[in-house]
Amino acid sequence: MRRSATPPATPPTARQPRRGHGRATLADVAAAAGVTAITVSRYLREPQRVAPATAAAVATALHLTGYLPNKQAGVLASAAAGSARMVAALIPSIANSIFAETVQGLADALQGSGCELLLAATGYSAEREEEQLRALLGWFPSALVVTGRRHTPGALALLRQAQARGTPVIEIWDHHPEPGAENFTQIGFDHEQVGRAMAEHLIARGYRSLAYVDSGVAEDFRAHERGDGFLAAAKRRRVPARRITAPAQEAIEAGRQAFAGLVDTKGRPSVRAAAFANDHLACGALLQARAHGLVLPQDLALLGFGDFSLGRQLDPPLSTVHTPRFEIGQATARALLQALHSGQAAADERLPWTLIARGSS
Amino acid sequence: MRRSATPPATPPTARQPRRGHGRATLADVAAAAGVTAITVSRYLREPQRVAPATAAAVATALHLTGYLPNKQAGVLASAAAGSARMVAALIPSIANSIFAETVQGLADALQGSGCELLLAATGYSAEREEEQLRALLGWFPSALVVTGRRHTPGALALLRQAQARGTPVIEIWDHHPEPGAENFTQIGFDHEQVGRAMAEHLIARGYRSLAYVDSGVAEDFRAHERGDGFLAAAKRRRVPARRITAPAQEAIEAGRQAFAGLVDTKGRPSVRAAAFANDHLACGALLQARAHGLVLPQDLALLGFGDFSLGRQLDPPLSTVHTPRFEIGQATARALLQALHSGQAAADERLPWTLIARGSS
DNA sequence: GCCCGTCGTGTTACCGCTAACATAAGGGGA
DNA sequence: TCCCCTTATGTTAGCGGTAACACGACGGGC
Repeated sequence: MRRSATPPATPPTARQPRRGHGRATLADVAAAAGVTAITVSRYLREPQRVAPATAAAVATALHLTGYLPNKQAGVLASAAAGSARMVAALIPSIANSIFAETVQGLADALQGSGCELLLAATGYSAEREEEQLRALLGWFPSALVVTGRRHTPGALALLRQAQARGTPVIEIWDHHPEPGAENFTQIGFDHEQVGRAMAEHLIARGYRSLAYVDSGVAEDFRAHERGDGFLAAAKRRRVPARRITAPAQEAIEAGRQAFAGLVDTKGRPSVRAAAFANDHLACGALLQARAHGLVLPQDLALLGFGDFSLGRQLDPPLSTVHTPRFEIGQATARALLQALHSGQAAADERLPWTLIARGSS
Repeated sequence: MRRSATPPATPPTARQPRRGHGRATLADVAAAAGVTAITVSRYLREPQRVAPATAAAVATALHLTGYLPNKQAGVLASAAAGSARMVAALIPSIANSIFAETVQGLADALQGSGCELLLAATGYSAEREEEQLRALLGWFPSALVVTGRRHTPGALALLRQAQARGTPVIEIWDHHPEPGAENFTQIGFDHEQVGRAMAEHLIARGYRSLAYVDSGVAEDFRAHERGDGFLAAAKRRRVPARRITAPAQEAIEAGRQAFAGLVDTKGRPSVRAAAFANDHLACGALLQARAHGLVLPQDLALLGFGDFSLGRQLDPPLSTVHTPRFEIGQATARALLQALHSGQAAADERLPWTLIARGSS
């Protein structure tokens, strides 16, 4: 091909082409395979729709160029909601083993589905939840997982909007649908009911003076709700019960300190049995009780919540409530994959918990 | 404006316009504010570059429309690497409290920087790491965090490519640069050194016959390296030492079973002291030892690793190695934000650990 | 031989946003 | 008064992919 006599010479207003990320694009693969981009795109999404010979060429080209699809572009191009294949999850704390196991369940069950997990921790703050939610929504996640059913009005509006657009929204760890209102999908259990069961258990064992040691984390609504249930059940049975709140600090130590609230000035138990917002608190109290020479459960019965491995190893082993923490994550993943697939809202799930009576109650 | 006499009437080949997600876009906001999209975009990124009056109008319009930026589009448009403001992290297990705390540190320190966290668990499998890495790279994360320095050749190639394109890559939990090769940034500590210190500690206490109880997870390379260091130090001091491997199951139970490897057929200790790959194993062995009537540390000294809360509560409290697990996450976040900001590679960091001698050694 | 349907591939436009350049309006300094 | 520079905003093109439609080649029924 002969060059033009007057070389076109970059026009005076030649724009600087924007350089990409330096990674192979569909166009690069297409060029290597001698086809156009759309064919490669088709090969990747619906291989049966390209001719075998072409498919082979494309496959070679893909391998040759080391192509990795740009999901940002993919999501942008397919405007349909849910195409992002990314799940955003908001939990109070990652370090809290309870939620860590839930996230593990979620990640495990998501693995292989082509969904990635976008994770953020709120530190038990509703304001931070809203803030993080806003940030996460920028990625157009195909599903939203939030912890609990208490949200700021702003967060609630965002969640409702997302749901209205067809993004599944799942509230985990809680199962407490409000009768009148429209609820999001909830996967978890009823904490008030657990609280009631804890009281019933202690009453059934013959303890006639109770206490609930609540979490020092003011925003741990689920712990408070268990307390509500506990006190309500005690009241119905006409058994005296009171609520005390643990100090806000490292939980085992907080439990040690909370023990002081269960004894009188002479160090004698002022209640016959105590239930705790979590096993860490209960363990702290158990250790402190033993250090004060109390015999458990004769002098004082203790009942934890969560079934952490620690409690099983103490003497006496801690009675507690086993929670489906891993299962919540798994069920959530299943439910939202189902919802994404079917286009229908995910169904509520009430998961079972069990009260495990060990030596301390 | 007068309408044309012959109304254009949608041409015969009128295409169906693709509908968006149903969320307000920059164009919507711009229309509401009486400006164009680019002005709104500028207002959001460089507010001082738009006139005060315009800024006010845009602010109102933003509020009115409830605009949330589409980050996918933003990343796509600004081709520069690192613009994604999304960090991809790969850890062996989220449920393992060690890594959970690291992720918490990472998330905490990332919070407020405008970076989101994309998390995936590999289940200690290098193959799954590569697979997940491939998936995560599709999102063009602005930084990559991986655990440890062992990767499949494929994963290694991907990481190198990413780094070559200017994406910071940080290996966490390990600090063991290979002299010859080019390394990624490492933030962690030297596990062989910890193993040596564990042996030195036991030898200094006068124990002259040692064992290292290795993790039952075959891919827990860091635990194996601590074992290597342990045995090497013992050899140099001419103290007999052997390595045994715990069964692959729930760690406390595995520790209980591993105890059998530390005693002879009559139940008498066959070594004077044992170090463990982690505190869970050590706790299991401690409980089993006590159940067999051994007095610790006189009959048998035990040394854990990780400083889990459980160990502190046992009798005797478990000697262990405290690791900077939260700090690794924090330091990683700091380092990669710095790297993203400065454009230079992140610096290695060797974080301190401490051997805590409690009652069991 | 003609028509129509299917198959395989290409063309065009667009997702929502931003880089680069263009342009209009004002504001001094000579 | 002219010019140039700054400031505020707009225009154009493109990031990398995909939806919708177009089109040519082939094949079979009549």
